[in-house]
Amino acid sequence: MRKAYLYELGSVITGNTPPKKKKEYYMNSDISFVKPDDLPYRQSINFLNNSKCYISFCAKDKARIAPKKSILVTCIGIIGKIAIVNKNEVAFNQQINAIIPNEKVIDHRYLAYLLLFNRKKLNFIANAPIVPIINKSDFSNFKVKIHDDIMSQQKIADSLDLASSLIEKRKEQLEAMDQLIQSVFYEMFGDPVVNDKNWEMFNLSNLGELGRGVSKHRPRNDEKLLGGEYPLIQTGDIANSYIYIYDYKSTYSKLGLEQSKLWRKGTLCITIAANIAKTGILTFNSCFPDSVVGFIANEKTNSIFINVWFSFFQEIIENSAPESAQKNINLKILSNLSVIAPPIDLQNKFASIVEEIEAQKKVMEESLQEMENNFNALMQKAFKGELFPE
DNA sequence: GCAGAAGCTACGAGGGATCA
DNA sequence: TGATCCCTCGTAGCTTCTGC
Repeated sequence: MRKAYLYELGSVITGNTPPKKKKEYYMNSDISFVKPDDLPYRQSINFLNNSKCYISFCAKDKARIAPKKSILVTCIGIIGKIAIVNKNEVAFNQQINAIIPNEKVIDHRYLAYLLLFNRKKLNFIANAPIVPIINKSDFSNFKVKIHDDIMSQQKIADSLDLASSLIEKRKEQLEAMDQLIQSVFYEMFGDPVVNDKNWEMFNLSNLGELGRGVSKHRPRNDEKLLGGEYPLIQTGDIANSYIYIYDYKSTYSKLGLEQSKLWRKGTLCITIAANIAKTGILTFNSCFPDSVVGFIANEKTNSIFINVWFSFFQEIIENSAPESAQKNINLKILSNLSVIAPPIDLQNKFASIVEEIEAQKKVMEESLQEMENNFNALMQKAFKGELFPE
């Protein structure tokens, strides 16, 4: 193995944004215009085909173009998102640097994995007080250790491709399971928006107990309140959950608990500020602030059923929320929501299907984590020269 | 081409109005 | 008078713009 600078492995180009004044640049969907959002962050180098922005051919001379097999690397903001260009050409913005590999020296897939492996080092050199930045010169002079012969590089890239494709498949399966829950709901209860199966309807407040989270003390983030043994969830924890909330980032002390309220495991949490009508079910006893409402189902319904019901209405509720600096809904709006109430046996049957799917998802998520760990271990071996020693 | 400024978004906290 | 509600504000982190 030998050390090499990136500029020795290919041409480095920085990105730009063609001026918006020339609106015609953006009117035709000729060339994908890639932004950092379009690049994957986890253990993947797969370029997302569906970038949301395009420019027309007439902007080509004003844009920076990376041809097929180029490697894109984010160099401002989130550093080290990496992807291989899988189209004939793409344009990319100034937060991204591209390297067009010299295929006589380096295999493009090998280079992409090598940069992924060196993500931590890239982040280290992007040390800046406000926004992390790697400029063109630092990027070009980034030193990496590479295998000398292309054959070894290709063998390593093949092995990592295989491991990476398994990870991608697992992610697709996880996404499919989320869709499956909605499909089962449709199958069993019809379209909840139009209620095409004519189920009896109730206001949400008639289907259980609704109550707002409590955070009486001011300031709310007083250090005395935090750091104890009582879980405290915020709207972000709920927005990031799907059916169940398994995690929390903050805790209340005894003093914190005294000025709040501990909600029981199984409570459905509904966000009412900033994130609107995002839901999740507590898997532990927890406190939450007054930007969250708790719902405890009565004998007419089931929390899991209500949780999935909200997934169909979240966007509708959010769009109807009065907006000032921040969107808000209140208890009254939630209480008056009209909810279908099929027979409880049917709802319970649905809930057990969802629980089964969730259990499978949990197993799959653990296996995904294990796959990612194995992938990292494989990269370590590969780029230390232990996988295919020369 | 670079890097600082400005803008945007997500999230949480502050605090006045209202209610019981 | 304390609790609750909800509108407004502040902050962090990131993205986009723009002037040099």
